[in-house]
Amino acid sequence: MVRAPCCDKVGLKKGPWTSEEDQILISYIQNYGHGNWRALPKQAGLLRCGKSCRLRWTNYLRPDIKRGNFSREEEDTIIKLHEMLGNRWSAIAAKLPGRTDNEIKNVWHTHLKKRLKRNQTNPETILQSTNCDSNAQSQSQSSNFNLASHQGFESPAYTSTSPQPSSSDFSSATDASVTLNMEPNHNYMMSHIKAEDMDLSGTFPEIDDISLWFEPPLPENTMAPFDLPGITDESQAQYPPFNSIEQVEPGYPYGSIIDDGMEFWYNLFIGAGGSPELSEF
DNA sequence: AATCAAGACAACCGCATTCCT
DNA sequence: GAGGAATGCGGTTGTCTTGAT
Repeated sequence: MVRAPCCDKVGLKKGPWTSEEDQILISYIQNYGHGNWRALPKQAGLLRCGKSCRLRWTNYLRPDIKRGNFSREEEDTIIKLHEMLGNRWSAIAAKLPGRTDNEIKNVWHTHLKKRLKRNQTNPETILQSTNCDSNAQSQSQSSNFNLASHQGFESPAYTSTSPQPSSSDFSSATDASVTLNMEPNHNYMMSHIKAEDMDLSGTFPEIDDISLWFEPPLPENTMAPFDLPGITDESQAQYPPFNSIEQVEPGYPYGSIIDDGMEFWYNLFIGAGGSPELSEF
């Protein structure tokens, strides 16, 4: 099948938008909406392709966009979400009201990657201000956790649509969202999990309600009495000595493991009836 | 003051997915 | 169900700004 070009590019303008173009686009959308992006520029009198108009609107002109620098809390939220979701910028943006996927992606590449790298190379500098920092440390360090070499871990199982990652992929955490699935014999397998499969809607705190993620760590290897819906006592007994488990959403708890003094978090997939089960994503 | 490099961010491109007929 | 259009998404690039020399 031959893909038609997204728009007739002959005579269409590219590059930065002018304030005049912005005004035209804003006033048109305010008056008529944006039902059809492809037809919009022609009807609005813009020499742009619909795709460009949509991007300009969604990333810059939308009235609900929050401009300005990211707060420390927002940055920590992005780090945490990236840990869980990988490079699913739109999913991350959905949890940060007023921020766009493009903006978050840029912040990640320009600020947060460096911050994590800095934290990894100089861990003493991390625990200076808040619990957020301490959590960011554990999150960033968990990116370098070598699961394959960890006792009891087997090689990751990937779907046919998921590219087999190189060893560096485990340390880059660019697609770090993994599920730690349990078998009764304590062989653990990871598999990729798609954000949409997790149905994360409404599961994350607002920016000002972030304490869930940044509680102080529990004492090392304390097996708490996990009172989690969907997990039976029997299945709990099959778990490794998680430091703690937190229920973000029914059926999708997160467990932390203390390893060599560092804390690592994993998604725990719980099957029907409360039994851990292997699954292909 | 001029030049260069690096950083930051807006915008583009192409593929994937969804929608519609 | 097939084909094509529309839209969404993530990676990448281009451009502008800022700081160092």
